[in-house]
Amino acid sequence: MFKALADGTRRTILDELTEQDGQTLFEICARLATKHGLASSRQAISQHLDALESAGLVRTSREGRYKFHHIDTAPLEPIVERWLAERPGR
Amino acid sequence: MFKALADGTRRTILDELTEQDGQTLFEICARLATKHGLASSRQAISQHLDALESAGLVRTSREGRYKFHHIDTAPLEPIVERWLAERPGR
DNA sequence: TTGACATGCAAGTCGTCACTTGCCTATCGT
DNA sequence: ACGATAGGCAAGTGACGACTTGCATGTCAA
Repeated sequence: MFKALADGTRRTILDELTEQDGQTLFEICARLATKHGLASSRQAISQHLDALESAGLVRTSREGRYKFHHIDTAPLEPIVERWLAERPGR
Repeated sequence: MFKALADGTRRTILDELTEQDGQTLFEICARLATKHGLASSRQAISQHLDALESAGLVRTSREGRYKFHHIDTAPLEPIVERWLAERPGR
């Protein structure tokens, strides 16, 4: 999961899904290109989405030929807690 | 910074520094080997510490021939916030 | 001052990762 | 049915990352 976050393009994808959840692969490609200036290929984005899904950060739902991608921030929550648990004031 | 967290050994180092802050390189080496079962060389740990320091997660202080490593969790805090900022109830 | 201790530097190796390339499957509209 | 759209699979390439190896620097105790 930390490895999934290690790539800047994947973090931008999470940004994009935070702004508008449930996008398809092509929608994400288009918005990354226009809004974020990233010129990544469809296959590259697809592989990034696979990585994010394997990490549990993205869940997918199929409807016909469309596959919608939803962000899931649950795996992120233990991150900060992990290294601040034994410190006072938390 | 996310790349610094992508490595499991580095995350274990942060765990160790959370448990006992201000350790030297050799102390970290010893405790990783005994408590966490990691058989990493001194040089490997040293390079991991460099990576963590570059990421701002570790700060160092020198005293004579000893170099103490202190964890700094400040860079971790924006992580979760980044992708939950615009969602309700947060 | 000399040897042991704690750390630093740099080149090289090997595996992994991001990306491409090429082709394939599936679904929808007409 | 046929073309167009949305997505999937897999091999190959180039670069980066983790680790090793070997030596060098700096510090302290005796």
